[in-house]
Amino acid sequence: MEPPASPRRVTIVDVARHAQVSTTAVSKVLRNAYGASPEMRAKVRRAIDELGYRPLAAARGMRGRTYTIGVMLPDIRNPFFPEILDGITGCLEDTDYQVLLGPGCNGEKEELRVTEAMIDRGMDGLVLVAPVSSRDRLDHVASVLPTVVVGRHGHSPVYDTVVADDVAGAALVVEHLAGLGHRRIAHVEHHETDPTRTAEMPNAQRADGYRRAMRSLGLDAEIDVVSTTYTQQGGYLGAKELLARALRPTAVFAGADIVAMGVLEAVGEAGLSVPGDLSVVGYDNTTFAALGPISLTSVDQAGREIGRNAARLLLERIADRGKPSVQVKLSPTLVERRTTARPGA
Amino acid sequence: MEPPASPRRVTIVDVARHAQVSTTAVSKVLRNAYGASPEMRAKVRRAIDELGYRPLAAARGMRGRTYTIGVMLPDIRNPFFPEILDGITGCLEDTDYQVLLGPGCNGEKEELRVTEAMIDRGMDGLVLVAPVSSRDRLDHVASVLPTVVVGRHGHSPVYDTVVADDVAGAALVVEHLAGLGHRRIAHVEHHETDPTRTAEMPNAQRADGYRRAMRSLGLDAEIDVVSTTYTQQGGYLGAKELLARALRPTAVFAGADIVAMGVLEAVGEAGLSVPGDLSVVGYDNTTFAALGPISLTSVDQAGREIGRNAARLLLERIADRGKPSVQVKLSPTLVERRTTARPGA
DNA sequence: GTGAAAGCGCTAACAC
DNA sequence: GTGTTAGCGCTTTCAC
Repeated sequence: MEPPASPRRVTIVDVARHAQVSTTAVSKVLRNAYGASPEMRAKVRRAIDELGYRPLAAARGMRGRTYTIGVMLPDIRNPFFPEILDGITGCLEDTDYQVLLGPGCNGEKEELRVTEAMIDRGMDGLVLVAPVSSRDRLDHVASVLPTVVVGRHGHSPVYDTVVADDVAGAALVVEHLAGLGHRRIAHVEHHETDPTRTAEMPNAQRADGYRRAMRSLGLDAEIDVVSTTYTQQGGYLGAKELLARALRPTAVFAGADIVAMGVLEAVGEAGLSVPGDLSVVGYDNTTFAALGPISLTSVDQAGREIGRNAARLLLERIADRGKPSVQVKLSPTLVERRTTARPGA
Repeated sequence: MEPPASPRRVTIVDVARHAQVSTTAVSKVLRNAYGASPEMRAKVRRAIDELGYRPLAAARGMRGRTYTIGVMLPDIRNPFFPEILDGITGCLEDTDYQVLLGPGCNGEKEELRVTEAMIDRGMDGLVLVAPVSSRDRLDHVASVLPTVVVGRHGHSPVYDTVVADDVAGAALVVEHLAGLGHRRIAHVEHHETDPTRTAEMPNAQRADGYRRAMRSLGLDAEIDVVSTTYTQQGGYLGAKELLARALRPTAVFAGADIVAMGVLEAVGEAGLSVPGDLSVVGYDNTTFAALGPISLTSVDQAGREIGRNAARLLLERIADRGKPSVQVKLSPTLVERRTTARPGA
């Protein structure tokens, strides 16, 4: 005989009866709220343990909070995002909050679905990582729920932001390469079509940072940008184009590690060697940049730190929805590996 | 002036009033339940659109379902899991169900926390991917909530399972290598310490499949297994050990792609070439196996198909909790790339 | 086919 | 400091 379907969940009423107190008392203990004596707390705690009681988030959510934080990651496949997530969960693990993630979103439509789903499920707050939705949409979400936006430049009075300084990151790359003696340093960028959003996206900031850094080193004439997408395929095609130039670049700054993978493939096919014939730099310092056979020089964005900040700001905003919005900008660092060297080395 | 905090959500009562019907009617339309005329449905639908109404999952959950499916992934960093997730969401996107993920779990304690959180949040069903919890715990979870376990061998009357045939996958690898002329084929395995769980885990099945395949090819004497962990570091150390043998193997079957990465690194350090001196095969056919500079021969588990099956079984179980449990076993395929060749080629 | 009304488990006023 | 009680937004009997 199977045990007859779930034998009714233990509720706050059971706990109250068992502890011989009111449900209010139990509720107060659960929320660490003011107005319960130490003896009462002890009694209630014991009853909770003895009965194995756990509060039902849905029921709590109907009056108060659900103690749930929603995190939206654009692409679970991008190995940079888990770092951010670790930072968030690490910051939250000693609280009563639980993190739940939306499944991969790769467009505005999916983002809409996921953010709505999270609002409908009574999340207490949201962390949106590199969202592509319009500013209006972000403002709307943030007006409904405490929200922190990660990895997107641009301010808003209703939500906080945490970003890495992409302009500085690009400058690190250019300076590193120039320091090795490179002059013909090309950049493979992700081309954004939407003009209103463009300036807020990291890829645009990286391209901008590249141009600025080249100029300030007096390399204006060597600026060479190929527009593709942040994919392996994009990097492959971009590199093909660069390698076909009459005067080949001696170094390539790929806007993302995955792009660098495509670049490396194209270089290999062309029978050239890295870093002998061409130095290659990526961005994000993802897991595979560190893989032995690849060993890619890359920019590290301190994802953990980004996540930690996002979680902290979110808790602060949940505590005080009216507080002025905060913008945090973190400095990236360069991780030198085996894909960069002196030109012709 | 800021707009005064959220101007109260539209509820079922508002919709009922606007459509001039009862709340019962609205509820029926929402759930596509029996007992509402076509005209009534139309009226209600229109009111819902006009008011921009969306049901609150928490409130629905108090009486009925939350229309939320929880998915637990052990490690978001493993690029194999997104495939499964895609299969799940793909199967569910035309339903009213929404998928939410637990954040990365890397141990029994975290799994406990996440599964409890999901139960407490009123999930309608759970998909547990490669859980490490005890059988008792899995049985308990499944007794509370419709559950499908993915990537773990072993049956249960209370939950359904979906697995790839790891024994067959290992055989594919051995046969491929033997077909190329290899005889000294070594295996780098992940060593499981818990004896009760061991047989259910994919790593054990792969090692077992390796041994069986070697034997059935008459290569009993060449069986050579190194025990480490499914990490890059594990692969690196395992390969070091293998390369130090008096009679080196000519091929290595790494139990996971990430292990193969470590093997490749060790081989490179030893000044040997792949596949010239050593053929290497991975498992999972992850994103980086396909990366140009790596191009790793690997076993593909058809993650999408696994996910699709899991979602289908879960929906069936939600519809009928009493139905007998089902075990689905899918056949993997081998993807040949550039890390395998004839010995000494 | 339709609607009134009773709860689901919890929190928050408000009495005591 | 403690308990009583009225809902939160929805689903679900059960009358009509």
